[in-house]
Amino acid sequence: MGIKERKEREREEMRDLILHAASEIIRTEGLTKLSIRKIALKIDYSPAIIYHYFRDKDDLISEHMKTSYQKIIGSLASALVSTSDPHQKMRAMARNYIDMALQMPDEYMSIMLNQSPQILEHTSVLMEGASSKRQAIGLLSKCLKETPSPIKDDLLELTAQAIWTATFGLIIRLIIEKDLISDEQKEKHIEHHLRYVMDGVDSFKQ
Amino acid sequence: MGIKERKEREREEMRDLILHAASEIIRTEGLTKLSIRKIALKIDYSPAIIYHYFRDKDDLISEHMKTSYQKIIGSLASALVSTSDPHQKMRAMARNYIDMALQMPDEYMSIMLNQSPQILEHTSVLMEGASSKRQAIGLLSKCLKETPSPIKDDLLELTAQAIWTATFGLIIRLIIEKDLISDEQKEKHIEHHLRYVMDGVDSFKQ
DNA sequence: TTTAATGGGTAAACAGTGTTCAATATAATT
DNA sequence: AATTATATTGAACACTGTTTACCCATTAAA
Repeated sequence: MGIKERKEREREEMRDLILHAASEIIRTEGLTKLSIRKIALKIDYSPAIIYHYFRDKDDLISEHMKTSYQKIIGSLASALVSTSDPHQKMRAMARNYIDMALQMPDEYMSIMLNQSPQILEHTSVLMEGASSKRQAIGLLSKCLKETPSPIKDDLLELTAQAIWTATFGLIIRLIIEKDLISDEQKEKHIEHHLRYVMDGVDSFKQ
Repeated sequence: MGIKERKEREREEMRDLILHAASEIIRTEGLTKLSIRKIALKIDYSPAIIYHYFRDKDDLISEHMKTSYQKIIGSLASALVSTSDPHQKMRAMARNYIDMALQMPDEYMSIMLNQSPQILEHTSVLMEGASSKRQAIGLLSKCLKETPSPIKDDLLELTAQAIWTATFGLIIRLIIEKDLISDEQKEKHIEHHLRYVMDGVDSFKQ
């Protein structure tokens, strides 16, 4: 049955068409200016059709954010091969992550501050039990474990989470206050943060 | 001229009436559910009247946030008298601040994630030069200076800022993921964070 | 005391939003 | 060729923030 497959493919193409138009609007005008009618106008369809491919606007946005999120997570994995020293590896991971987030501030904010269960499923950090989806915490925990003087086992995940939330806080402030601070200051903050947070690990050595 | 004063007083009362209604709606239904028409309905006036007292909805929200912000900052100052030990003082400050933020999650998010210059003037943290308005960083720096083995002077403000952004990150995640984590877990995260961030100070002793 | 002006308050409208639904056109199946 | 399924639409609903012209009561000036 090739027809069913074609139909499915066409359906997927239509979803992509909608998502791509949405992505374009978000990129150029920002998430707040995104509207169903604007998407419809851009793809020369009636607004109603979008509801045949997405449950509602939130569903559409969720779908868009999922792909953006993978870009950010990718920046973590790429740092894993940079060096063999676990401490330096962690530093490189955090550094890559920060840089990537600052390169796509709108998307980062939208994703990481999103409260919808669909997105939280991927972005939650504090939740217990290492879900396979929470890649960031998983990678961080792994690095922490490889550290020469390792963290106590029961504090491993908790510490990874603390490092993550601390870094998250810095990133959000850097984005929000980006017009108030110079590049030089920004660099100072990042470097100090990395040193402060990464070296703070020592206080939990066994 | 008592008439002018009375007029001004009445005007202020009307502003308060509107702000109070708005506050009530935000508290019970959340910021997203706040609408001009809903405020008008609550105070038995027509929606248009609100535009005689506030430029637009953003102006109204800004005004509300200003007072909410003072509540949060107040929670810092109240911790200053709790103990004489600088380290414990800092801990108490952070703890008070976190609890206060979690008691008004919507307000905290709205204020601290706000990008409008009007509000950033009060909430900016990373900006250089200790503006008298950035009370949080000022108080933190002061505590850090009193620490038995003090931080190097040139790193004082930078460290206060790092502690602040780290705490900020934890709070935002706790708010966003509040439906995913139990109170017990929440407590664990806060306690670990305080220990991790506050004791990390040691690595910068002179 | 009459007149003019100030300003609080309102109804109605505008332009926009997300969403639903009955109707229609198109394609697939029988 | 008739029937079924599905893609698509226009129109409507119930909202939103905001503006406009107008009414009316109170104050200031004549």
